[in-house]
This record gives sequence, C-alpha cells and structure tokens, in this order.
Amino acid sequence: MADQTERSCPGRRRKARVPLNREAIVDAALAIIDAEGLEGLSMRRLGTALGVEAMALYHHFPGKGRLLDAVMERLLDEAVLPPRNAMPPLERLRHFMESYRQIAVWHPNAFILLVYRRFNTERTFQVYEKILEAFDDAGFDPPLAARFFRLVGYYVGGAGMADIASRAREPDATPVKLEQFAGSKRYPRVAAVVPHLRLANLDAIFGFGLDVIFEAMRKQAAGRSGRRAEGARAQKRQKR
Amino acid sequence: MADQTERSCPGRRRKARVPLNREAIVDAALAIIDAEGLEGLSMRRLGTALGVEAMALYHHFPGKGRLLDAVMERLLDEAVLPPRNAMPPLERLRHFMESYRQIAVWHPNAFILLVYRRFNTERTFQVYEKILEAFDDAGFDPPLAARFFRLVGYYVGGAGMADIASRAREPDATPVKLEQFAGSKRYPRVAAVVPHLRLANLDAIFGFGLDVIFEAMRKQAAGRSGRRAEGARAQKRQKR
DNA sequence: ATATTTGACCTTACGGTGTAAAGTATTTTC
DNA sequence: GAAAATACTTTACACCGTAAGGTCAAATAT
Repeated sequence: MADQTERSCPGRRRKARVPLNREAIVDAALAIIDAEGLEGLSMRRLGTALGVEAMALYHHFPGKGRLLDAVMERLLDEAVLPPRNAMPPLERLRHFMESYRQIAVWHPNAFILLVYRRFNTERTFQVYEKILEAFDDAGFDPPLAARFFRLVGYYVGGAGMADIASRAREPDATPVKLEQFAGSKRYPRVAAVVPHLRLANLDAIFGFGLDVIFEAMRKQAAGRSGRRAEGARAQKRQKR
Repeated sequence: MADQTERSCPGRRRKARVPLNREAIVDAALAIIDAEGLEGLSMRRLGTALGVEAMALYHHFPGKGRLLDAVMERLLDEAVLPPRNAMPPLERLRHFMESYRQIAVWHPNAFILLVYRRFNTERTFQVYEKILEAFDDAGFDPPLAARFFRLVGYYVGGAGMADIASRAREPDATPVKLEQFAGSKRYPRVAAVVPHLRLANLDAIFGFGLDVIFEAMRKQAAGRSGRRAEGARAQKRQKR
C-alpha cells in the first residue's frame, strides 16, 4: 500500500514532473484508512505514500480536516440513488440506503467519518437534495419527510457503525469479545441471542430493520397521496 | 473546570493525603470531555485537573483505553431500565431507549464513545443482559429479539450521533451550516425540510421514530405471545 | 523502635501528531 | 531573459500516549 510512486525519480529522464492533485491525495488517504485504520492516517504517513513531504499536502488542502471532508465526499460517491424513472421513489430510497450501508462494509475504518463529522460540503448537500427530492416524489410533505429522513438516516448510520463494531478491532479494544460470553451462565439472555448476531446474519438483520421502516413509510405515503388527491383515511400522526 | 484540588497542599498541615481513585479520575475525565470535547482529554490535561502528573494516572488505569472504557460505564449508568414490575416490558424498553438518547443530550462530546467503541466490560454486559431479559419478557424468541435489538439499537445510536452533529462544533468543522442553505434556490428540498430539523424539533422527531419501531414490536410481540400461550394476547411477565 | 516493604506519585525520555513559517527549486508568464 | 507563480522541502513548536526508572511517605514486620 505504500506505493512510493516514482513521481520524482531523481536522475532518470525527469519527466515534466506531474504535480499532485486533490483526487490522488484523497485516493491515497482512503487507501491508508482502509488498510491501517483512521488513526493510521497521518499527514506524514500520507506524504510518504505519495513520495512527498507532509507539508506538500498543505498546498492542496488547508488542513487535515478539509482532507477528511474530501474523503467523506469520496465515500458518498459510492452510495447511489437510482435515477428518477427507474423505479418508484420508495424503492429508490431503499436502494440508496442499502448502498449507503455497503460503504460501511467496504470501508469499515472510514465509515465513521460519515457519522461523526458534519456534512458540510457542496457535494454532500447535493446528496441531501436528491434524497429529499425522492421523499417528495413519494408524497411526503416537508414535516413528514423530515421525520422519516431522520428515522431512516439514524438507522442506517447506526447500523453501519454497529456493523463495524462487530467486525471491529479498533486500536485499544479490550480483548473481551461478545462470543466469550456465549456460554456464560451469568449472561443467559446474551448467550441465547449472541448466536443470531453473528457476522453472517448482519445483512438479514439490516434488511429486517429496513423492512419495518419502509413498511411504515409505505403506509404513510399511501395515506398522504390519498389525502392529497381527494381524501382517504390516512394515518393521523402528523401534528403541528 | 480545572479545579486543581489541594490534594497535596505543600507545607500546610499535611492531611494524610487521600490518594486518587478510579471514580474521581473518571469523573474528572468526563467533566473535561463535556467541557472541552473528546480530543480535549489528554492524560496530561487530566492529571493537571486532578493536581497530579500524567503518569500518576497509570497507577489506576493501565492506559487511556481502559480509562475510556470506564467513562463508557459511567455514561451507561445514566441509561436506566425501569424495574421489572413497574410497567410492561415494551414500556420499560422504551424508557431505556429514551434515557439512552438523553446521554447524547447531556454528554454530546462523550456519546460517541458508546457508538464507536465496543462494549467490553462486565458492567456493559450486565446492561445487555437486562435489555435482552426485557425482550424475552415481551415475548420475543432469540432470533426476533436479535433483530429488534439491533433495529432499535441502530436507531438510538444513530439518533444520538446525529443529534450531536446537529448541535455540533467539532474541532475542525467547516463553517458551512445547514441553515445557510435554508433559503438557497439550489437546494429547494433541503430548504423546505431544514426548518423541521431544528434543535427544538429533535425530541419530537426522535419520539416519532421510536413510535414506528415500537409499534412494529408491539404487533410482532402480540402475534408471538398469542402463538406462545394459547390464543389470548396477554402481557404476561413469565419466567424466573 | 527500627527496618523493610509497599503504594502513590514524579522525572525523564522516546517516537509520534498537526501545522506555522520560511526556504528552495522549477515552471509559467510577460 | 527577468519576474512571478507554483510545487515542494526544511525546520521548528507545542502537543500526544506511555515505557522505564526514581523518590518519598505510609504501612507492616521485626
């Protein structure tokens, strides 16, 4: 992973020396995070991987914070919302949520950025906009869109994080693991449930939760679009 | 916040010199995190607050990781599961989830510990055990308990994190805020929904999500306990 | 009462971190 | 060809967690 690209190659046929660019830096940063964890990414380490001194990076990013923002954007690119005409809006949203979780699976060390840090760049706002557009397409007015947007967002973010914790080996974790308590007499309920929380089941569990949430959305959307058109029964939760 | 307690008071009537203890250290650590953020907590900083050199702390904790584990336990103490005979199991769980989120409100800087780090100590396993006991009381078999445990856990963890991000001023955040886009023509959906995501609404939004999840749990539990007993619904506290 | 052990804390040091400030060399522009 | 801009380096500072070993008062043993 430490490629040490031959950008400079001291004596040999100096080739116009292509300079670094933000994209290459972000790629390298994500590669390091994937390989060595978030705390494995330091400016010096990143510089070395790119064949450059740490301070050179400050020519392309004002600081590590902005670099991490760029890594977030890069991650978000992997979460795709299917095009508007491809399928019904709720299905589009479901696809997005599933691919969002995939980010946690593919980049377990980096995913926390999406949970911990604010979405503060233009690109991330474009994502918000498209998601909320789909909510609107599904027939949710802004107050209800806000509620379900949060519900599903909380869930997906939390699921990604918990997935990671399950797979986890963060820097200074205690060696104790869930599995060690599986046969414990002192924690019988934990022992009974733990077998169903294994890695192999996480996909199904995640899908189950999405089922519950999207089922609720489907009902509300149906009620709404009904009322919107003429006036049906509708779930009366709304308020204020 | 930097109390610099007079534990040593050089010349004056040296008073048996009460030594530090883990509890006092954890209290001080949490106080620092609350006041200055998670990255504001360093061993040196903590030592200073306690009137002691940093290395003295290593007499009470093997390292910063174990100290953070202790802070997690301290935080978890604030999430209370009402006693078994106080109310029906699903209501007990709901109370727990609400108080769990309160941790995020009271300790926004520390809450991420509960999401990011594994639960690895005895005390945290006791919490798991009691929660799963309540699931059992509610009539869920282990596979279904696992699913709903995750669903509600993902949600509550994600909600806490997102709440924090909303209130956030993490170390190197971009100055851009959601509100700056409220009137934007470029993000009309965001502009429409943002007013409903303000701090004042977060409690209601969180409650709405819990409503959806617990409604689904109620239905499933009813189906289960009905099948389990004979035909009645029965809240039925049962078992050991 | 004295000697010994122990517990609690301190000092020093090492290799890391992000980044401010200033220097250097190469490329581009006029 | 001179001037300006760009890309990168050097050096330095104030932090970080913690390993290793030292110090000194209180507790215990003799």
